[in-house]
Amino acid sequence: MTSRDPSTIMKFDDYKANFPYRGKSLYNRLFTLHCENIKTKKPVFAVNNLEKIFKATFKISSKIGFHEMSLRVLCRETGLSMGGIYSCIESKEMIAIMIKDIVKMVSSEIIDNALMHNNKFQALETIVAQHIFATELLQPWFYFLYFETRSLPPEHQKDSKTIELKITSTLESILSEIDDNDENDENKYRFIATMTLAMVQEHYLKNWKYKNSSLTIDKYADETLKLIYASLKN
Amino acid sequence: MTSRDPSTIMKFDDYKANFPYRGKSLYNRLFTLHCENIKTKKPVFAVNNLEKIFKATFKISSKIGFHEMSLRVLCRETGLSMGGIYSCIESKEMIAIMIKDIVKMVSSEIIDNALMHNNKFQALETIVAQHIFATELLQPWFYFLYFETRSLPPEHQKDSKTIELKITSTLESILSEIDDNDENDENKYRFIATMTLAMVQEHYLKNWKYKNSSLTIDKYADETLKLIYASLKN
DNA sequence: TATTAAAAAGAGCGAGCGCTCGTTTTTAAT
DNA sequence: ATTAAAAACGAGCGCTCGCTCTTTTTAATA
Repeated sequence: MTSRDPSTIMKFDDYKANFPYRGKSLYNRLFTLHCENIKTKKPVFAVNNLEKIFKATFKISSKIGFHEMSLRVLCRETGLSMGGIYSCIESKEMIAIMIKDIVKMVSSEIIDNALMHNNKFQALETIVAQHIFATELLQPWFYFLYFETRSLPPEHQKDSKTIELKITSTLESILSEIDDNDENDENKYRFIATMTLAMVQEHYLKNWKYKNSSLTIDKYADETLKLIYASLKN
Repeated sequence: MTSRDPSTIMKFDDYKANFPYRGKSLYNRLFTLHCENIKTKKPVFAVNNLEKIFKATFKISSKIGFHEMSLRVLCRETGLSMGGIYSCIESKEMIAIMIKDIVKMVSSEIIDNALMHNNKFQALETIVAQHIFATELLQPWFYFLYFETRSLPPEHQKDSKTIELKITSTLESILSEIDDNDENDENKYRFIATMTLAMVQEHYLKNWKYKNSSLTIDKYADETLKLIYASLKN
């Protein structure tokens, strides 16, 4: 391990400022992706209702699970009628698939961002920090996918698992390129890559721990990176 | 950090040999705990059917979730009839509560085992290693509780969260007693304790990664402990 | 203001749910 | 072999589910 310049690491606020999946534009993108299967034709109506539907879905299913969430309860929470909901979505199942697709897009972009760096230290810090930042900004989406992957149709389940696999294998190869400690081997890199993802997931799966904590998100990213470097040193 | 004797750490096979929650005796214990609410009076019948019911529950609900598992499918998988199942359990919900109770008992025992050691290094290694070993031996039980806590009635949900809290707070206090690095503070111990639990959970939540891996369970426990010590050193 | 196309509404459908209970089968002591 | 108690059975109950479809409301344009 030759050098690491901690000043180059991106801060949460910088990432947030340029994050394209926020507010109405996120639901706009969702509408554009699925407009063929959405009966509501005017974007302004569809986008508004999609926002209501997804926010309510996250609220209800984070407490009791997606399958236990009935569409009648979803009607009450969104303020829409059954027909109103069904003119904006294809089926209940499709809500889960749409969430998976957003998570997949965001995750792929993070990997691409990391691999753009020639400096592998920057690549490592990009993939770790941006992953933590993105899962914070889209916490309900990542949380949902983690717990509801099992209720997706098989081909989409596979898709969901591939996301995770791509991140750990990218991490693994970056680690092996960075490290010059002869004691470490492939298994060690795989172990650290796996633990890194586990730490990122810890943050978005149990985010109630961190909501009012003195451990800021920037600090969390930094501590995670420190743990990775400490672990490489043995 | 003064001294650490790695020879004192317990091995998986030793733990397994004395583990009291295995095979028929586990279901016997379950019957004893709940016999008041079980219509089947003769232990030999009840214990046999409980084993079938729980094994089938783990098999089905690990794939599709507990709520999505219908009792008709459970009948097919167990080979029992609806009536046969309902003479051994109170309700579908009670299956989940019984699983939580077992996990609670085992977790409490591990904490007690750890706190029995005056040597705090041994306490740390006991709580980490035994936790990893127990979650391996009862993997379906711990996995189930992690994913299905949300479908428990509120008071039992609380119970489930308390288990996790007790483990991390015990870990935290052990770490603070071990460590003599002035740079570390309470927040650091909390962070490491949290990450330790995340690593234990990684192992039983994604155990398909490790089933046919060269990373044995003893090695996993050892690597986890090494990561903790590396992290304390900064 | 009248027209009309889109959006919202919500009663109703068939399917499948957890669970019960009257009946049949098995068990084991005599 | 008899018998009574226990265990196993499974059709059927009341209910809720995801989803559809006809009707009503909304709002932009002529």
